[in-house]
Amino acid sequence: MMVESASETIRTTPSNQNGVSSLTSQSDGGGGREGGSNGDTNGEISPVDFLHLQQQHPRWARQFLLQQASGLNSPGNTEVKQSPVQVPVSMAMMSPQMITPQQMQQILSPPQLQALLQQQQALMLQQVKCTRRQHNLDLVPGRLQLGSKQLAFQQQLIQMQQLQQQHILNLQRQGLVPMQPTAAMQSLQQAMCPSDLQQLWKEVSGVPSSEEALKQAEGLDLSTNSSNSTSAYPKAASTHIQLHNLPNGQSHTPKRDSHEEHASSHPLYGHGECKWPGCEALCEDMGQFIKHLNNEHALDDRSTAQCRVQMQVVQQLEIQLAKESERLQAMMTHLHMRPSEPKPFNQPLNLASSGSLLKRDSEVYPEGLPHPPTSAATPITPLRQGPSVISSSSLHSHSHTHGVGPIRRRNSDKYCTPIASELAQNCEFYKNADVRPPFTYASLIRHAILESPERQLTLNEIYNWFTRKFAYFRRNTATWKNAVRHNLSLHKCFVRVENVKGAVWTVDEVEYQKRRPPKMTGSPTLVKNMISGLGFGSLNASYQAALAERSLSPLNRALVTPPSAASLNMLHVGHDDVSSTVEQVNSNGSCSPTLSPHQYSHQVHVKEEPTELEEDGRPMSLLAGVTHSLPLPSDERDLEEDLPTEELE
DNA sequence: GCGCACATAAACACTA
DNA sequence: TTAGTGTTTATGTGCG
Repeated sequence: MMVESASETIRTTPSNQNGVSSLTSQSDGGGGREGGSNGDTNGEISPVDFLHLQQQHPRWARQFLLQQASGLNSPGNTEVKQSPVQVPVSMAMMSPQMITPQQMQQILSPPQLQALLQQQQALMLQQVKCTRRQHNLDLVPGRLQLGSKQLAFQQQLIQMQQLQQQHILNLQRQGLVPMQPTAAMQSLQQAMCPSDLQQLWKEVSGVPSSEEALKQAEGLDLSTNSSNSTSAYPKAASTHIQLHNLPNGQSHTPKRDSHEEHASSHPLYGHGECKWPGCEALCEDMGQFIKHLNNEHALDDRSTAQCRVQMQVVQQLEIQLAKESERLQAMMTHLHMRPSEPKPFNQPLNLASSGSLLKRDSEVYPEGLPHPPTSAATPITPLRQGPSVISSSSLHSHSHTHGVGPIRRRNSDKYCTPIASELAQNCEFYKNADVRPPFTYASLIRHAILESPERQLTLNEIYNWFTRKFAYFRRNTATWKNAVRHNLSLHKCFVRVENVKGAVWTVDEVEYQKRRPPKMTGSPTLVKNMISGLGFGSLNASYQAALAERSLSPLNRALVTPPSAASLNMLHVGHDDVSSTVEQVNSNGSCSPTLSPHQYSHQVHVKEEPTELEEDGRPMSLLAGVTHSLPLPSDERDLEEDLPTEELE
């Protein structure tokens, strides 16, 4: 089919046999570090030794983990060294089925969280000792290490969880993840290249010798412990879940408690499908799912490896998050430290003091913090939908009309930056964040078509463009695809052309221009709006619509002084995906798109309509001219998109 | 209240 | 038969 599910689920059958050895080294290191840090291994096994031995005896390792986990919950093993920061025992011992990491974050202070995690680690290490005693295993170092790999894995999971939680806490403090920290991570998860994830899962799904190796594994035959395992397994899994919280806050381990597993939805179960990475088994109900979970995703090498990969995913996300945070910081610094920038035009972007949209914004973002897309084209749309603009979950939870389906949001689609600019500047953002692009389907389709080398696309190519460019369109495919088809058929500006290899869609620029409301430029109201604070949120729908889909008009440019150097510079940045056209800035600084609009409509003969076009309101030019603080018009591709050269005068 | 633009949903036909 | 494609209609929303 297509890439539509790329960001949602990595669907790979666990069949290939690629090893995951390359993935283990990292976790090993983490595990060893964690184990040592607790200083709780006195006289026991060093984490490093664990690792070696575990590689030699994976089966033992598994069993070891089972025992370890089972003992973890036993009452006799609560003797844990207290961390410097005391954590309520009830909290520390609370299973994740009872409280989610996010809830923990809310309940506990960061130091407490830290302490709690340390306690868990210490608990685990304590279990190593206990398990040894229980089984009276005269373990040579080599054997003792068998479980260490998974132990290290678990410990690294803890570490990862710590990092995630700390990072989320930081984000919360910054107001970036105000309501749903997990959503931010989920969004970031999408940020990871689907192919990377796919590859990772491919590598893992066929963990070498997952079952075969177990059968062939020599050494300890722990089959006698199978009964133990049977009873211990749930505990093991239960313990495991504590250590395996995904960045989005979900837990990756089945809840064995029948009460819980039936009482509430399972994080690994949704829409009748098993959400275990690489698995999309259909399960009619929770019971069936639990059964499936027990059968297919038991604590074995494969599952462990998959967890390990998930951990890699998390790490990647951490890296990505760090990068994005750094970028955000730089952007914030840029926006807030700039001296003597024209307030009236800068303020409204994110800190506007009026307008309903602003109010919404302030509800989402703390004052002073820019919204994810930091151009003037900062999407307004998502802000209406939920607390977090980059939150896919929130977006979904809020973006339903009639209980289902995306929210209707006509006005929010309107926005002041032309599509090319917005896409150019926030290409990565839209690619990764589950944010609906603030443009109409028609404009997006047009953009997709015009961006193509041949200025024509098949329907499927349009689909692909949507999914490639926007994380948002990697879900709810039926809805937006239907909308795309609907728009293609509905709007005259989209011309279907029978090609050798099928039908392709082209853009009739004339029709596209025709469909727009005329006479916007020069409107006193508009100018007033623009000048009086650039109130994006206060602009009425028509203006916003016009702003969103029109580009700079000559008249508007005439209203504006020559664009600042900064804004002019912006004209040439961020055209990674809209590079098919090039804008030229003439010597006096005015933007003069020298490219013929035929570039955008070569397939269809375009009849120039200077009158109509020159009347278009192009407030962005105004913005471009006066707001040198805003990373605005890199755009101006729309400028030429919508603006035939000859209309300059 | 009306018209417009838009989004969404759905039915239907056609075709590979 | 099915999925994809394309058309059309209906409905709701937000705005001027």
